[in-house]
Formats: sequence, C-alpha cells, structure tokens
Amino acid sequence: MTVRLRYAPSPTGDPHVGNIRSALWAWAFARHEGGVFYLRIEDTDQTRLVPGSIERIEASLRWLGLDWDEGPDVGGPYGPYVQSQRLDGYREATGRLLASDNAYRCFCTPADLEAMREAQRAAKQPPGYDGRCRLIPAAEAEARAAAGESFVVRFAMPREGTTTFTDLLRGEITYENRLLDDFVILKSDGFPTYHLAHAVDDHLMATTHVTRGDEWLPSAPRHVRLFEALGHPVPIYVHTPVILGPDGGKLSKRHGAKSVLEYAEDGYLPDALFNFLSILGWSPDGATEILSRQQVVDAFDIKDLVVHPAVFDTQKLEWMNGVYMRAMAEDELSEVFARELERALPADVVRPLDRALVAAITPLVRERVKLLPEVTALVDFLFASDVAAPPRDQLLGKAYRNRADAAPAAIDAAVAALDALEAWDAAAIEECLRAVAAQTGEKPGDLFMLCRLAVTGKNVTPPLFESMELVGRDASLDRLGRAAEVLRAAAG
RNA sequence: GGCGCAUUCGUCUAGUGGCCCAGGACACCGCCCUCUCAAGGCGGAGAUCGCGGGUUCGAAUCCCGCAUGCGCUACCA
Repeated sequence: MTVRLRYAPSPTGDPHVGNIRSALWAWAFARHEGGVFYLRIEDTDQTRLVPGSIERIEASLRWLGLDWDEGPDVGGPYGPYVQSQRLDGYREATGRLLASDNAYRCFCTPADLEAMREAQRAAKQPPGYDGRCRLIPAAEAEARAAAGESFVVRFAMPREGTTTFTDLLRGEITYENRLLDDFVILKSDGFPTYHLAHAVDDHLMATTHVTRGDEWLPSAPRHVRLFEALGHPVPIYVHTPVILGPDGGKLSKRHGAKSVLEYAEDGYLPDALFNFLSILGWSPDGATEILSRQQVVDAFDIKDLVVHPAVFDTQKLEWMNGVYMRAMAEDELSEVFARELERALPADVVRPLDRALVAAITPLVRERVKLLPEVTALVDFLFASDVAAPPRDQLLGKAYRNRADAAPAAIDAAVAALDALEAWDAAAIEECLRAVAAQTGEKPGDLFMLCRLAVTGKNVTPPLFESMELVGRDASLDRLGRAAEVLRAAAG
C-alpha cells in the first residue's frame, strides 16, 4: 500500500517553523516511501481567515523545497483540496451520523452553555457539555430545525468504557469515555469543526498517516470514535512535538524569526533551514548532521522521530547556514552576494553591481560570513567612492600608541614602495609591503593593520593584499596618504 | 481541578539490559595555522542519564510511585 500524507494548515497566517517542520517530516516520509504528499487547506473557521495565506503557505513550502503532488493549485484525484469547497461531504457524513444516532442536534445558545459552565465551576465539576439536548426526541429536533431554529450538531460520545488508539511514536494511549463530552461536529453556520472535517477528509482523501502537532493528542479518542461511527478505518496517528524558544517557552517573534518566510527574508539559505529543521527532533545515526534533501529522504523514517519538545537553537542554525554558504558553488554564491549587496549597499552605489568584482570578492568572504547580511559590512569599502580615514586613536591602535611618529613614517614608506610597483596584484603588494616592513623595522602585522585601517576604514576585513588589489592602486595610495595626514594633523 | 504527553551535557541529539563511570554536534575554553576576522586542524571542560523505589548477576535502557514542564479541557484549529 502506498502511503499518503498531507500538510493541512489553516489559512490564518504564515506557517511558522514548528508547523512547517511537521510538514517537512510528512514530506520526507512520503518521499522515502515513494508515496504521496498533498496539501489541504483547512479553512473551516470563517472568522479567522487571513487573505493571502494560501499563497504564503505555498510559497513557504516551495522555498524549502517541499513539493506536493496534489493540492489546491494542482488539483488531484481527491479534490477539491480546500475544505470550504467540500461542504457536501460534511453534510452527508452528518446526516449519516444523525440517522444512526451517533449525533444529535443541540439548540443550546452560547448563553446557555456559559451558564452551564458557570454552574459546573461553582459545583467544582469538570467542565464539559452535559448532553442535555441528547434527550430531545429526534422528531422534535427535526421539526425545530425545519422551523429555522439555530442549532449545532454534536457527536454522541459513549458514556462508558474507554477508547484506545495507537500513536506511532508513543504506543497505545487510552482515554476514559466519561471524561469526553459531546463535542460539536457541525457549527451553526453549516461548517464542520476540525474534528468532523478531519474524519471525513482524511478518509475520503485516503490519508494513511495523520501527522499533526501533539496538542491534538487529547482529542484523538474523539476522532477515533468518529471514524468508527462513520464506518471508516482509523488512520495511523503521528503526533509531533512542539518547538520551543531559547527560554524554554513558546517560540515567538521575540526570539527572532518565527515564520519560514521571515527566514527567507533574513537571507537564510533554504537548504540550511531545511537541514536544520529536519534534524531538530530526528537523527539519522547519531552523528551525521549535514544532510541534503535527498539524504534526508533516503534515511528518514517517521518512527525515528523524537517525542519531546526541542528548543530552537538559533546559533546552530547560523553555523549550519555558514556551512551551506561555504559549500555552495562559487558562481551561485556570487550571485546571491551580488543581490544582497545591491539590496543593502548605500543608495549612491550604482546598480547593477559589477559582477566581475563581486565574483572576485566571493572567495574572500565566503568563509567569513554565516549569514548573508553580514557580507555588506565586510566589503562595503570596495564599493564606496570615498572611505574616510579612521580617527587617529584607531589608526594608531595598540601597536603605535606609544610611538605615534612611526605610523605616518611607515605609511610614507609603504606609499613610496607601492607607487613604484610594476604589477598591482595581491602577490606583488604582499611582497612589497613585507619588504617595507623589513626595511623600516616595523613588525609586518603592525604595518599591515595600519594599511588595513587606512585602505578599508575598518579593522576586520577580507585579506589585506587582495583587498588592496580590488580597491585599486590609485584609491589605495590616496587612502593611505590621507591616513598619514590624519596622523600628522592630529599630532601637530 | 481533571485528563494526557514528556523528562540524557547550556542547547540539539545517540543510546531499546552488559560494547556507556554515556558517543556526536552547536555554543564555550586552550593550542596550532595566520596580515585582521573567519575558516580549518588538534585538545579541553561540560550529563550523579529529573528524583525515589523495585525487577535483574547486571539498568540511561524494564516496572511502580513522586516531582517538574508542556498540552487539552471552545460553535479555534
């Protein structure tokens, strides 16, 4: 039998990482088994719809590389894939449940229910619907409904005994029926609740494995009873754990990005997020952590999922993002850098950027950035028409603090030597500056830092000689000269 | 309150009765490399396997209690 799994989000906003991780696992399992992964939109709560959500959901999946075989956009043999377009099925199921006395109409108003709960609270009784409308004779209920009275349909849970089901990860779980009340399956607006929609659709759409967040565990026995009352086989349940914030609480915007699309906007690589999410709660062998999509698919087994919550470790994600940046093909990464720089560089830098220049930069910075946005601060001096010399104190640094006169002198020597250079390339510049250091008695490192500050304006940069090559001879000498001026002016 | 699920280094995890006085990864610390910063290499520190009882020759691994955390207890999903 070929497996069929689904991702069934509500269109109430952007999918967050916890939610999408479940989707990723369902996808990986379906692909591993050569089965089907489909997308179904659960829009049965008309009051919570957020326009554009479906597109954002699809964009999130696509960005992560999770392709679906059936869905609202591509259709499929079990469509439609949007629950608001499947109302007939829920009506049909409700009719059958009503006819078999597995369900009944409830005419209680919200006020009635509130009063009931109030009384239960006062009497220290466990809250829950008391089943009063179950006593209404079917004919009377029918008549009241026909007369236009507003009602919901509730499932008639068995009052005694227990309900047992199997969660693939946790084994058998048993609930006492008397603790489960008669829950609503059809709302007064004619839409089903999640419970009914789940039982109807996951059967009609031939879902073999139901993966969902473990907040659904307590309602699983209701679903099992629903399936049975409908005469449908119960699917295999896989309840997945939540993702927590670094403080052990719920993951929220406070902890950084939360939705998948935010990570995309922040410049994370989709391969990195995919990899990171795949192993947050799953491990192929206890050692391997860097895995391609294909490797995840090959190694994945849904039975191997961990059952406890996991803290989202942003630092590890960043590390992994760096791993993927370094592993990327250079020309591809170069284009990524180019686009990021075009986004982040000051407005006066002309676009499009010189791709040859970015290509030359790429190997210099790829090992120095973990996150895309870090690239700009590292190389902006290569694009700025003017780089101001740092203030005197910074130029002197620790090395020249107590011998301030030596600094401008060293720069002068460097300028003279560089000016006389025939070829302007990194190797020649290095050779030249090392010679200057030797002649002047400066420590190479001290001289290089001085030049770095003068030419780039900062003390953390890509390698100096390559940087100077890219800055060019004229600009390099100019900046060196102005740094010397700063040192002399301040001194005088 | 009731019901349920969970509990291995700071974090993510490996581990399914002896190979574990617990392995890997991120983070952290040190050394090496080195023009800065990274990357890389090597090494270190870090977990009485939540606690208490049992079962067993032997338990992180099986059983029972307890504690803690989280979830559910809607005409939301």
